[in-house]
Amino acid sequence: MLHEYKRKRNFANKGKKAAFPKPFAPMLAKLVKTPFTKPDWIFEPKLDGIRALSYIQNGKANMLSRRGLNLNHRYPAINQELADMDERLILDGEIVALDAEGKPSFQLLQQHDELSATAAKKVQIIYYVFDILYYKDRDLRGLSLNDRQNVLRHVLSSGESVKVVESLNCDGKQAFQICLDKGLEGIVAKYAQGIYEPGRRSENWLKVKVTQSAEFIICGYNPGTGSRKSTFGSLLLGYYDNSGELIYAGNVGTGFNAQLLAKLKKLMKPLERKTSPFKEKVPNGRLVTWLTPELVAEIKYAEITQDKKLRVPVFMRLREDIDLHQTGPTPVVKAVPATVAQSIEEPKTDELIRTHLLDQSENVNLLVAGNSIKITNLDKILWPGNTKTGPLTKRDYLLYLLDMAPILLPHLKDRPITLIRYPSGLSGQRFFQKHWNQNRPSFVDTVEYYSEHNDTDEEYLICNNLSTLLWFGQMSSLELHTAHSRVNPEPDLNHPDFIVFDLDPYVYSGKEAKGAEPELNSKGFAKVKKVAFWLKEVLDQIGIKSYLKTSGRTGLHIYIPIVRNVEYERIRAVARILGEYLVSAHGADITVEWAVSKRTGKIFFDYNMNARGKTLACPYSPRSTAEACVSAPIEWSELSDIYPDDFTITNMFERIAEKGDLWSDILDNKNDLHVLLSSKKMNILNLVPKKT
DNA sequence: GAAAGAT
DNA sequence: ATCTTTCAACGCCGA
DNA sequence: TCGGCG
Ligand SMILES: [Mn+2]
Ligand SMILES: [Mn+2]
Repeated sequence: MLHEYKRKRNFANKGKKAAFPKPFAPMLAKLVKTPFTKPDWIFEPKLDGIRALSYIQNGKANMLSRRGLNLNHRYPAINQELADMDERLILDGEIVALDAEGKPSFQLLQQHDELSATAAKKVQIIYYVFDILYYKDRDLRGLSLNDRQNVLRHVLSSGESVKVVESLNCDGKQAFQICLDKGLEGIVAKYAQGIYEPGRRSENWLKVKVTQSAEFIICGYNPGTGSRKSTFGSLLLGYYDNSGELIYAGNVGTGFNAQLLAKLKKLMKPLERKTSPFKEKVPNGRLVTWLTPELVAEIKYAEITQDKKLRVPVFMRLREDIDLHQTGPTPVVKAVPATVAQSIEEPKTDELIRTHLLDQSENVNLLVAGNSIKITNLDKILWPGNTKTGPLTKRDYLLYLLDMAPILLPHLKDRPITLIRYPSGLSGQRFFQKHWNQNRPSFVDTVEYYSEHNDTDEEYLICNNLSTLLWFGQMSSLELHTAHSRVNPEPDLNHPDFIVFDLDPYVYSGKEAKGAEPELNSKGFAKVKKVAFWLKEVLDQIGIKSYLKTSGRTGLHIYIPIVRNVEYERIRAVARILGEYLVSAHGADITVEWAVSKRTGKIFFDYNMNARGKTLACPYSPRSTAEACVSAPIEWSELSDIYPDDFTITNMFERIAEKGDLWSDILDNKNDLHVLLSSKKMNILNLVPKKT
């Protein structure tokens, strides 16, 4: 709908008085990797359709695509509405088809183009206008975007098929998050003071895409098999580089439905030829049916590989509005403009993540520190919980991780990690995971070291940031087990930060299936408390400060922080001597026996976890118990009064809010084992009877 | 749960 | 597009 | 060296 623009003083006479311009190319946006926030920038949703400039005068409208294709007849309703404005105008916008949910869908737009006039009426096609470049007798291209948008909003209001794009009224990161959630292609950031630069890919317009896509030329196809035997298996893609040479960009074999396969086959038939259009030799070119390079397709892809091929390409659609020489991968601007570096606030991004996790949708894309993390099945039940908590879902778990991250991450930092994954929840299959040899998200740190097991170097996962932590949560890693040594700082992974004691009750409840591990029971836990106090007694005598936590399952973990000047083997030997000493004093209640059958009724004093590559549930890790108990740091003075299921993912955060992290200073209170071993204080251990 | 393969 | 399949640790103990 | 073990 058109309005008379009355506030002449400010804007209407601001543009340059000029004759109605000849058609020009639209201003284009450069691609950047990460969303940003910066004053003086405006953020709009990136709409996925056909870009169109509309030239309106004398009661007629001319809609032209990027390539200059006339779109008037394809979109008659829009054309009519523009013509009815009966004003001299040039508008810039995107023609979009909306699906049932009101989401732009280029697939729908494409289908619409092929439908009969009557059938086409059922699809909602909208022209979203985001810029005005000429009004009455003025050329507005020299005005700032701010001024142009002021004119646009006064002149146009949204009608039936022509609507004005609303800027996203928030910062760039929020805008990007909103687009992720709504399934939009991305955002366009526009500098408010920038002029309109026809035909230029300007720094003043920056697009941030969820995934990248670009146009490529179909240059041949490989034969298909099975259901694809009658059409084709994959398409060979190419593009023209700056010197005009046709470059091979790899093959695309997914993204087609039966209808599209048939249509492409038909379109390709008349273009078939004997010779390759490429100058370069294409690998496995024997079976290829070559084509004269004429068909342009939009291809979505993850990235461009070193050898300039598309990685994970997916066919999106044919693009007849793109010129053959406008093809090829979209160059990515290395960084956002320098001024953006002074970006103001990094405000409450945690709060933003929280709101998205609390959103009722089952799947979301979280934006965490500039990383997009795909989260699925938020309502999947991971732990059955109890009558008080109800079932605990992935949503609950991710919220726990988000809340606990400031406390949890320092305990994970630089430590190789073992994930215990339960993709189908606690009752499903379980497996351990230390590596991720597929394509790893860029935010995940790893360390490479020699694995005796595989007799080669392997890459091990490390959790050094919130993105990684939430990614682990997404993958239903119900337990997080960390190594006792760190990658950083010096010296290395062979020198642990702790001597660890893993106390496991082998006191059976009687309800276990035969051969099963003992379940949590009060007798067993009472006994493990007793043993822990005996151990503390010895450590106190030597003058060693120790840290205590529940394992979260049935036992207790006791850690002695040490200066990193002793290797695992020595540590293990010391731990063993302590264990054997305790057995000599309390043989009825403590055992170091390896055979399970010999442990019955006793506490297994497991010194053997002191080894590189061995991991234990980290502080605050949930465990595979019905109620999602967590490994909870406790004060020695609390031990008499607690039980493992006092601490779960539903209440740990409250406890932290009250007591803080009882283990936060564990790395600041180290014992020097060298000094201790040479002091008389260790004499107590000489009481250990020598084994024969 | 993710990626690759089959139809 | 949808379904199916495969894969996802490791070091020490003691016989 | 290999199955048991956590
Ligand atoms: Mn244990
Ligand atoms: Mn154990």
